[in-house]
Amino acid sequence: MPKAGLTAAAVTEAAAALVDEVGFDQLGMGLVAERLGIKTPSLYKHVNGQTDLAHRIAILAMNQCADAIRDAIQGRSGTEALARGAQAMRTFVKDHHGRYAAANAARPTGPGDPLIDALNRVVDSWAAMLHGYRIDPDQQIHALRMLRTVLHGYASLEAASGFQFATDIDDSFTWMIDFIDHGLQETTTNSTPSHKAAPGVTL
Amino acid sequence: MPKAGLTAAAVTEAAAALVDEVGFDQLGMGLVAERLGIKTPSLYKHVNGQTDLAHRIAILAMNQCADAIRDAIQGRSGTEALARGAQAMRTFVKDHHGRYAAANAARPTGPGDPLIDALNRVVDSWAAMLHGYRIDPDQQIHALRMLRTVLHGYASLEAASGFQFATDIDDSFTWMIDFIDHGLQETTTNSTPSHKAAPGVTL
DNA sequence: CCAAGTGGCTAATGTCGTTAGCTATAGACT
DNA sequence: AGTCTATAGCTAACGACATTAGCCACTTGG
Repeated sequence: MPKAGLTAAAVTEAAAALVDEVGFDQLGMGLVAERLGIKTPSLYKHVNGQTDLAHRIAILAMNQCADAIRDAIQGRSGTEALARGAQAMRTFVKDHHGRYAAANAARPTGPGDPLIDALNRVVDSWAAMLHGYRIDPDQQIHALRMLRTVLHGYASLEAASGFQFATDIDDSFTWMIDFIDHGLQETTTNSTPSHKAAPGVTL
Repeated sequence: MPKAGLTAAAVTEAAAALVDEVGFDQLGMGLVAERLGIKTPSLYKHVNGQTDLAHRIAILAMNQCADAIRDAIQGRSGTEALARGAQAMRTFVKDHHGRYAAANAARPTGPGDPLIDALNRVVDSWAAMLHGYRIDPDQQIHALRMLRTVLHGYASLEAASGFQFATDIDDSFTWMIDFIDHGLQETTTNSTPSHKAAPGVTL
């Protein structure tokens, strides 16, 4: 394949950087092309239109997010893993709200879509954060969904600058994670201690 | 004012019904006009463009959401208010995911924007759900933000059909609300019993 | 019955995503 | 080296859509 020029990955990263600056709703082929120093139609040699580009940004974002959490909880477990993983996800979203918005807007195109793998990687990261809490297997899925809900909810609100006038958002976040940590330790007082990771596909 | 025809409110409600069906991202002046039996440019006699229309949908949605919660928790308090209010919000979002998406996308245009009042009504509804839990005043803002985070997060995920293959979402939701209820009752074991509602403006 | 204001329409404009077709250059092959 | 082929990028053109300008008709108030 001659003509080094650009690649789909390079276009995607440029577009991701763009939406992190101007917001996902401002994504436009013209802006991306301008940033790459080429004309708009040339983008179509690398990407199948704006929808495809947004889809690629979403995959990139979810993989990066999963990486960030994985790195943050390396070797830790329980309370510490929860706190560090939650913070990692939060800072990732704060620094890359455009990517994250793209990921939220994206829908898998069908089975085999790499987006599904990326999403599952994130879910696995969350599941890993729940390791160390000896949660009743029947309740693991609920705990996982709660974790997802809380992390997504907070990130989403913060990305949309939903907490407008507040200065002590950090305090609220750590308070909330503490709250969940305490609750999860209570939950442990139940039945069998077998704690296996929740399967990625079940969400 | 002659010519009964249409009003801004009627256009807004038609558009809100539309986005609930086709999704907020599919909102277009053409579709709204078609639904009202008029041509596209005629909409501009009632609404200042698509942005304004989306903004009006957001205000409508937040007011309706606040109404739904208020009706659900009438006279209740504590655990019961939390459970009923949360369910009310959830079903509202499930039935009106388009409106809700519009509300999330909307940004207040400035001070005096009716959208701010509508948002504050919702926050007040959430604050009302926390009445009856004797929460340390210093922690009220954190608890309120957590509640907001959880409800928004869940609603947002469900609206975007984020919980794809799961059939037991209802169980997870009630489990989560139970989890929070228990945690809030623990939190009560602290200091002074004075519990005033959090002010609406502080978010 | 007349005057005025307003809702709706058609026509036109600008923006933006997308497609079609051309050109030049970078690598492959002899 | 010389030629052939594939392709990255470009210009031109199209289509969808939001928006604006200007016109007409009907409804209301006197």
